[in-house]
Amino acid sequence: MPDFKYNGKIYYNPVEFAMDQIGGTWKMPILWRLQKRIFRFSELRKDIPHISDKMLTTQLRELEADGFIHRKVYAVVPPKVEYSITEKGKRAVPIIETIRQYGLDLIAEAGIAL
Amino acid sequence: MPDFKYNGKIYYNPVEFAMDQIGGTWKMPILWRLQKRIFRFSELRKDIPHISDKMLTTQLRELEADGFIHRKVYAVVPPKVEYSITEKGKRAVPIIETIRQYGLDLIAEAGIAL
DNA sequence: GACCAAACTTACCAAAAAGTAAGTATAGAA
DNA sequence: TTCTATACTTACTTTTTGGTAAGTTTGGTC
Repeated sequence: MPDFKYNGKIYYNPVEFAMDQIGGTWKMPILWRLQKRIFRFSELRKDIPHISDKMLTTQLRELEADGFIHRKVYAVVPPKVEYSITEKGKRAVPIIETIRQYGLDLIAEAGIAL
Repeated sequence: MPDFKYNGKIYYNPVEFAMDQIGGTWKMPILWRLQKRIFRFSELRKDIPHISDKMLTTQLRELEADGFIHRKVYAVVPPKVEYSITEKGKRAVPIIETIRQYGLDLIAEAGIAL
């Protein structure tokens, strides 16, 4: 597996590429929720603890640009915007579930109380 | 899933915890190699493109501290140090494989030439 | 006596990711 | 006329992560 480029950025391996698309602090929590139903911006903000407006906006925009979610704007005031998962986004869900379960295993193994 | 703490750091969900343990640019490439056989420090450095001495050292130390790998020092000059994977480390391998395969799928989907 | 090897350590720097806080637009409600 | 709601945007700062380059140790070799 040689290096490769995408959108001007160099990647060393497929894992790095995957993590660039769905990694970071907020992308999996967002996809995890949109897998279940459509959310409005403010619903996501309420449902995801600690996330700020700015982080929510930027992560939603990146997920949209990479084709994982769809953004639907209603021309009303105050604004209404709905976010839904795409087919590509749905394919990420089993990966997230795998990592999540592994995380739970590690937590149990480390004896962390929840 | 409430927040929880480990080694003074706060985590919001299991995915974040898992990625803190085996994520970052270098940990999976290292585990990926040690899964196959024992490596000396210099062998890893040669085998993993772009990694620097410093990054290799710090990532190996973190993986050791978290129980994923074992470090065996021979009291010779010049130094000889061997790294091997632990049982805990072996349990990470299927996760890495899953992410890797997903990354390959994304790369194909994006039409990236390798 | 200078040099070499392996596996580091140290000091410093740059880039990326994330966080904080404040501001914006606009229609309708009070 | 002031306030409220929603979905942002902007500016700035902090934290985290990663990178570069040089130095260290020590016994043996040339």
